[in-house]
Amino acid sequence: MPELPEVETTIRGLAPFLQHATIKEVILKRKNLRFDFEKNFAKKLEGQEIINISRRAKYLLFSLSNNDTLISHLGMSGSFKIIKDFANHQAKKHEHVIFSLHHQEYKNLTLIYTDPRRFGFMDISSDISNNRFLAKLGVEPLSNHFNTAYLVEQFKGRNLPIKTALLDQTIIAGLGNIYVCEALWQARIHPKTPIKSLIDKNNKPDERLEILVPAIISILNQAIKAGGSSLKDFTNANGEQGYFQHSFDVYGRTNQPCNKENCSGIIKKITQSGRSSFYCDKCQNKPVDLEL
DNA sequence: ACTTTGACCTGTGCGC
DNA sequence: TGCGCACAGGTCAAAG
Repeated sequence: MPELPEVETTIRGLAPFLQHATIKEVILKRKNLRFDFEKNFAKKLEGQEIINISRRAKYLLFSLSNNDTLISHLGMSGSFKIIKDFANHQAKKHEHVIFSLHHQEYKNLTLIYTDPRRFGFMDISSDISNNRFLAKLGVEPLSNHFNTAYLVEQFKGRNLPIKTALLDQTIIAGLGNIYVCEALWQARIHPKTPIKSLIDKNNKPDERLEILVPAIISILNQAIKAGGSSLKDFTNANGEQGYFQHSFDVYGRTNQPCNKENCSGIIKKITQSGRSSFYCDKCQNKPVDLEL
């Protein structure tokens, strides 16, 4: 479910409750999510103060007072919620991890991790730069390391459809299916376009790549902004985190008209490397020399 | 080394 | 209404 903006929104929502809270007890309702929890998972966390929480790609990072980091990925369906009155909390299905916290201002808080599909996972690392999940991630799209020169560097000598390349977390860390579809639509690039056709012989980026980079940045920033405004109730009774339902320009809009001004195209849906791609059959130029 | 495919799970919504 | 099937916003590991 969550892509970079949803994870960023989660971090911002949790931060006021978790920063400087102490983990009193961790209860695992099952032995695994996507992977088994490591031995002594709960013990390693109990007694630690959460110094800071931050995001890397789609991972949440909880920095602890002993310099360990609790790393959490939400998979497709994971979410966190904060409960202020756990005594009266009705346990729901798929609540897999319960963190009992003490917070100076809010006193007793409970952080609950819910994940129906259990594609999420958690890991504790003493050295995040060498962590198996984090070490090979590519650039943050909202950092200034992300630019067309970087993409050229990454793309040259390889051949993938642009859609696949943008989903590759070792190239750009944090993009997911929705925002990739949206960004390609904005830049008018067909999702099947081979990346080598976006770079010329002299390693000069095609002008569509020059459009794509700012498109990605602005889409992510808009989504974070929208998420922030839907975040008011992080601790409400249902505790549900309420991922904002944007209206997207292409994602999920099969057979509907293209939203680009003066475009009479229709949104099509295709499958690429097992995932759905949505694109406008008119304004997202069909790659030359490619059977579609 | 690069690219593709399969696997991991449950819930939901659609057609019949 | 019930059933079966396709599909869902992710990523790792194994196979090509």
